Amino acid sequence: MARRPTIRDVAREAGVSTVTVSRVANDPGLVKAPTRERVEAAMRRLGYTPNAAAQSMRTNVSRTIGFLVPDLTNYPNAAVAKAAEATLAEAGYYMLLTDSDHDPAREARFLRLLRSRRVDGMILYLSDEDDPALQATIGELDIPVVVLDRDLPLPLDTVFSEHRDAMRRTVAHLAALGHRELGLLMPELRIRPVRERARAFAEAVRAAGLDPDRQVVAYARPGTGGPDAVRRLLSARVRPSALLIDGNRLLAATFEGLRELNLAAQVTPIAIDVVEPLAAAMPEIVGIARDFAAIGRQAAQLMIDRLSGALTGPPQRITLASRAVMAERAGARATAGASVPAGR
Amino acid sequence: MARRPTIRDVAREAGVSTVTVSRVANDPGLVKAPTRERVEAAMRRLGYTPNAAAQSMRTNVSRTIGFLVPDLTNYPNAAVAKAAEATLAEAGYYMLLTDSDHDPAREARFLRLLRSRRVDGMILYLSDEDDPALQATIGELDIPVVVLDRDLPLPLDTVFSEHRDAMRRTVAHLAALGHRELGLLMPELRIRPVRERARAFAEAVRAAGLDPDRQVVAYARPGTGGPDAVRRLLSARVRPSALLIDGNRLLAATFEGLRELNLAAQVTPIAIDVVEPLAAAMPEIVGIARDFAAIGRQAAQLMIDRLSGALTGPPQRITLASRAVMAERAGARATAGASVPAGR
DNA sequence: TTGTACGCGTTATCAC
DNA sequence: GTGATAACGCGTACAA
Repeated sequence: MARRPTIRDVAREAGVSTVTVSRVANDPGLVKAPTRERVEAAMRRLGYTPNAAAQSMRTNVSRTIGFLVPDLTNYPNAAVAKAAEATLAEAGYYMLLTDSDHDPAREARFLRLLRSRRVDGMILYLSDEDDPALQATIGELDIPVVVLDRDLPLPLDTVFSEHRDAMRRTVAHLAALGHRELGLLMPELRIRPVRERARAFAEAVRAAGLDPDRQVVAYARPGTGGPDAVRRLLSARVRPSALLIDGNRLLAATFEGLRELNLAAQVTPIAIDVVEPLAAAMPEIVGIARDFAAIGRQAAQLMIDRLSGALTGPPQRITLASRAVMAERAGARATAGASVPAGR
Repeated sequence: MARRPTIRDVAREAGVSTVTVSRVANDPGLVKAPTRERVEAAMRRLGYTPNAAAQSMRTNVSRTIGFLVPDLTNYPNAAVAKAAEATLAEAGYYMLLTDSDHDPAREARFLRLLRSRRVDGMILYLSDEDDPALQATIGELDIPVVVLDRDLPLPLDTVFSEHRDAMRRTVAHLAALGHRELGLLMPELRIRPVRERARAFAEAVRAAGLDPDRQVVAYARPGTGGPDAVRRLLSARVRPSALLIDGNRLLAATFEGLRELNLAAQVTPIAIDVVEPLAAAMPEIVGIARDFAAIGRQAAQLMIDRLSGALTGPPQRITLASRAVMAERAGARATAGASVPAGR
């Protein structure tokens, strides 16, 4: 592994000073064409690549944005990250993506790491919005931060999703179809989407005139808690005829549970944030959907605007809508007591 | 945004030299306890974080590994990346993850980017193993590279998946169940897994005594080509009674196509590389499975061993097995002419 | 239009 | 056990 060529090697090779090489790389207009061409040829000949570490040290800018997600294999996370990456790349920024595996300790560690990497900004999907240590760490950051769908007591740019309206419409729709007992299954996480949905569920139940005592809410421990929560929910005092389920994994666990307890015919699953492959495979599964790419683009744009100075002033709080797919489809399928439709 | 504290600020604050501060940060054992504690206190007081750019410039080491995937929202990619990240993190390495969106041009761009970032190594999921420009760029890299499941004419460490055995066993199993016409649907990509599977499919067809002229293979253009390919495949001269489908997306497209053409009862879908949420939701879908986490761990370990010097010498070529889930399950479901099982 | 000189924050080296 | 010094590769005043 020979030493990599530096700006000095190129300068020597082209018979110019390092300054001229630097100009060719950064502001070619400042260099006369013949000189420029000589330098460019030398760069190619030597296989020169600017050393980003040295650039970043000199300019205090890394053109890198850190992006923290709780779980890369969770489709919504990946979709948001992917869209953000594309938007950032267009603007000349790179993304440093890390996976906290839902572990606040790893989360804090990554924040420190990203900080020492001198990223220019961070986009954060936190897995616990109540952790004071984490909040303190975030509060100390002196770079732009964009938070995704979390309520933090900090003045930060945030991209929210609107969860309540779609939840209300879905519950109202189910009630109109004759369902009197509903279930709601969510991950046991201290984060805004879960809280918003729980609140909206309770409100919608009341608004629809359903008996609050006959609605069941269960929380699954992250990781392997799904099947457990499903069993609890399906063996409760009241058995719901329709079940709202948050996320692909819990939906899968629900299917297993329904099979296991032989309740497939009695319970209609309604999906929240269920995503492409599964949704296409099972179109009869309806529920609440979000445009993850739009969320990613919005977060990236906010970051770009902060960094470019196009956006100044107080934190922006942007809210993007959710869709109640079920209501849109006129609810032909999810009639009370109906069996879960078959695979096609 | 005040200037960030540097090692010099800490040194002044603690009344020591910068060298001592550096030692406290990197090799605390070299510094006597009282001094060390004074320095650590100063670090905390000032909120000091080492500047990774400066470190990297001085040491020529970034402790960062670049990881290139074609599509982050594709579960296998995400699962491999996640496992690699976890393994690298344990060894003190960070991962810079980028998404090429199946675009060789973006791929080349990212290679240059990662190179200028002076990553210590790269793990690559390429989207086209025949592109000469890309190969040339990779060949010029003077850092360890681990390639994932691609045949490149370059002497690089590679983690392969074994695709052929599982394919052969699956086809043999289907033939034993009475299927005489099979279909194979894959993405139209110039990559090893697709080629291996096509080859093994042809071999297995012959070995099982099936008529090669009555087997159908279709390739879907990346992106939106799925539904098209499904339609082509299902309207072919010969209609297969079982269909092997590569990946979640094509599986979803196949479900749609079967519904659309009203062929659900006549065609049994068999999944290749179908993944958790969907697999759990539809346990009757069987096929070929891989352990993506093992692939990611293996790639990361190879990288770690190269960088630590534990591994030297010629390129390692490691092959990990695939599982033929269907054969394992004794094929109770996928009998010839059977309808696609319902959602539960 | 091009070049000289310096400093960014860190660590390796050598001296004390 | 601790410190002085130089060097990593680059960008930028300033000078020419």
